[in-house]
Amino acid sequence: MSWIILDLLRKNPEELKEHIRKRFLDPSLVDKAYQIDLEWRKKLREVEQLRHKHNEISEKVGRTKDPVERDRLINEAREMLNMIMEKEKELKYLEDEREKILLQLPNIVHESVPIGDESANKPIRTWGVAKVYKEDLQQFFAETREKGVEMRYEEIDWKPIGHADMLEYVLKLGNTEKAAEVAGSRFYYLFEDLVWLDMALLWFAIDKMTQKGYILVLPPYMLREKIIEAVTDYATIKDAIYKIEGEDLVLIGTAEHSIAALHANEEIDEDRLPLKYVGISPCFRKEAGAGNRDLKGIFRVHQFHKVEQFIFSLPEQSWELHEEITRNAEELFQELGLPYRVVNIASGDLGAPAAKKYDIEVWMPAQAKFREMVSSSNVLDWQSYRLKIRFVRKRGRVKGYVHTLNSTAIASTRTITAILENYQDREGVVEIPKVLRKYLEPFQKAPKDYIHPAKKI
RNA sequence: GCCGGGGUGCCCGAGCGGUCUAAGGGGCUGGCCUUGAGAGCCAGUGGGGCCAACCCCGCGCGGGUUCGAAUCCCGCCCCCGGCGCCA
Repeated sequence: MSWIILDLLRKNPEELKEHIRKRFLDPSLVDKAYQIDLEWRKKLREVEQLRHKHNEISEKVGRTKDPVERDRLINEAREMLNMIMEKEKELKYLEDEREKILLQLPNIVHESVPIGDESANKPIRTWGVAKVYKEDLQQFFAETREKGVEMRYEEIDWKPIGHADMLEYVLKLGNTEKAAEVAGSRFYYLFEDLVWLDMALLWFAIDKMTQKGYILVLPPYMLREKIIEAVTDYATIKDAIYKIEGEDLVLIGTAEHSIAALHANEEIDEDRLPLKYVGISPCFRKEAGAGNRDLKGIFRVHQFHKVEQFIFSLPEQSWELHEEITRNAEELFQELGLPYRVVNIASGDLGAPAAKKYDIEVWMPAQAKFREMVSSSNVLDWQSYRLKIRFVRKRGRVKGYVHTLNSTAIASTRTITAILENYQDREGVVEIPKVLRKYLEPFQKAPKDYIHPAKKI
């Protein structure tokens, strides 16, 4: 019953350092953690011995009838109390320091993760036929062939219009300028067909995932700050989280966090695992670290809808399940007909919670780039240790921390940008992926086959 | 938001200042028994000190009073009932 990182810290700190180095973080953190854990254990033993003696005296008081002897014992106990209090103060300090340092440690890095910064991100497979404008072929090859993976493509002799211009000026179904005026940049108004599309994408993902047996959940959109701290790292908190003024609540950046918290402080019998959930929620993100990237359009925004996969599993299941949730997401994009590559994210580009992460990146013909649509991570016991989520084995009632995994199924606005760029023709008409049709069919005013450019007035 | 009741181990439930610091039951796990199942019997079943012995901590969370707190006091969170307010 122990946390992978703490176990490694005590048994093999050098190996733990290797994991930190792979992320290009300072491995001296491990030395600090090791040292303070050692001191803490030593101090704990001291305090416990003193408390033991004190308990013995207190118990004797209860049994002693003679008032003189009784007073003597009470005084003795009282004196000990001062010493204990002092030692406890030292212990508390060490405990806090230890906790602070342990919680700073990022997850270990799986051996299959490429080592390096983001330039080492490794495409591992592709699907579909990318539409590549003739002048963008070099860029396309640089992102496929030259990174060791082949992808089919169709050369086109016209340059598609970028998604931002599509929605704002061609289709005229988005207004980010007005949204910026009243809410700020990275907000948007979407209208009509794009709203239907947003909804249809969510229904599509929910429909597919529930058919695979995932439990549908609509989680809290706000959480206590303590919970957020447990499920993610400082960088994410700082750059991504909106706080509610005057309340101990923050808006979620992803349903991942709410669903992770669903079993906080619980023990789960092993035969209930894996527990597979598919959640739907809005996501609120500050994008504070994004700088000027993707300021136009709706690729990187402060709010969007997302259908999320989340699994609680036994340790021995998690790597297989990581492949499963990645394949699930791939299936969705295959059915949507959006050409993509799967990228094994390099050690230096991993978030602290993830031991391994795949991104699914769709080819965007107007930008001549692959852009992230899905992020699929195996978090091992990094979150469950903090949230105290354990499994119980029948045999011997052995306990351990569950593993958690998460992956996007569909993020609405990003997927819309991918459809706008991949499904437009020369005239600016956007075809709606066939698979979405059944989710639009029930509604009279919803578009069924195409979204047309706004009529010129 | 106000008033009242309440939060005990995987679950139910007793204990309401000290005679093991959690009785008793259920469930679960292991063992014995049995051809097998069942019943029965025995043991284990909160966290930590790397393990054992042993010890410390633990009765929603955090403080306090006391030689000693599940038990008394304060603050917070949550649940139930009633009243109020409201999309």
